[in-house]
Amino acid sequence: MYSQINKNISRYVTFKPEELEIFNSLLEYKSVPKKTILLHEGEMCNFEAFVIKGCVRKYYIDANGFEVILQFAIENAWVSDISFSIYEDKPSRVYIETLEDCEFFMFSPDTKEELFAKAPKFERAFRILMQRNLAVTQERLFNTISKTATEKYLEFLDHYPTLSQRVAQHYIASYLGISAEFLSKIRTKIAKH
Amino acid sequence: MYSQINKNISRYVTFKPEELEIFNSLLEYKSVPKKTILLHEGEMCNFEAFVIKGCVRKYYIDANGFEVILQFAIENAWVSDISFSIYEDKPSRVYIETLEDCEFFMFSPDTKEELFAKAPKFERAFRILMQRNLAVTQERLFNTISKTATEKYLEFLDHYPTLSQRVAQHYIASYLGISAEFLSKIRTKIAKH
DNA sequence: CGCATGCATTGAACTAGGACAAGAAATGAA
DNA sequence: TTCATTTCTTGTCCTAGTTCAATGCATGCG
Repeated sequence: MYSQINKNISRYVTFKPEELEIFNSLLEYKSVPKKTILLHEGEMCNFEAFVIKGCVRKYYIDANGFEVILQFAIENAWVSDISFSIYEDKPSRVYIETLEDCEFFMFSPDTKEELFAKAPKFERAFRILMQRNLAVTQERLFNTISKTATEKYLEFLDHYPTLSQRVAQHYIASYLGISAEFLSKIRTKIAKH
Repeated sequence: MYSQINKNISRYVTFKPEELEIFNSLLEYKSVPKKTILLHEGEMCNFEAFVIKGCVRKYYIDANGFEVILQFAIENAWVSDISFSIYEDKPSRVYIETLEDCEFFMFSPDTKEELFAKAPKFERAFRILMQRNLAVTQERLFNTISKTATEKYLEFLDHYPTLSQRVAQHYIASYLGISAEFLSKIRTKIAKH
């Protein structure tokens, strides 16, 4: 049950069994059906979720009413609106929604503080997770500015090979920042290479 | 001398005077003339720099040979290629260059570890800095995807009012992800509102 | 089973922004 | 002060991607 998340959190920091026990005792398991919105715009995001199973999307709605997907999170990924809500005390501008039936381990800011108090080494692990998150976001910014839609799509396929089977095309278009119609045109052009 | 950086690091975590003394003793002061490249693509970024005075830009060169500016850092900002280089052990894809004569406090990864060992509370402060950095990058991604060039420019002026006086227009265009010519056209259109 | 709603595809007309070129203005070095 | 280099502006043409249909295709659901 805990092996996935323990492996994940131990990726850059090595923990003793008793530290992992403390960690595991603070996690809250949650099973959530598909199409459930875990976080609405305007709410405070009071969780960080580790995806044990399933797929979620994090998105916002722009000034013209368009959904823009910021992140897909599948097995072994973390999802939260940590950057805006927690510590900043600002309501979130994003939605987090399950796309499939999901299982999570959840963490509230309070239990996270409790964890840091009981086992300070986790502060470091979460800093490194944050850093990786930043690297991914920066990479995405890089791609968004510098690549054509076709390049972005090919890179997406390369980077998330399973996701294109699991989620609807128009979600992928939204993630890539292009219209669903244009993605369709790109796909037909690629198909007849 | 240290008041600026101490104020900055104390923004979200409160430190005792002796902790700040340890911190300050580990900082390396550096004065650098304008147009100096502090980090080249392909190098390991082995510093985090706090800008005491001056202005730097962080940029990469895309597949078509275009410079794209990721960040301007002015007084009281941190700059580094922390996300890619440090901990990931990958050579950097970015350049960091001074645009004005600059003064910095520098930090190597090793002295940072030393700091965390001597005063663990800094681990927390740096995690929160990282988090804010992530928030800014996410906001920038948000804007890049969802806003028109004019909107991005107006928001830039609003957000960095002094910067448009300090740096060349074509750098701002590069930061906004648009051509210098198009920025010029936007400016004339705005001028005759 | 049939129906409705959402999803993907295709085409035609449109637009934001880019590429290129050439001149004007500003900056800076000797 | 002069000359050179960089920066900014303006115009023309061009293209990647959008918008708005219309149509066929899957689905899930009573």
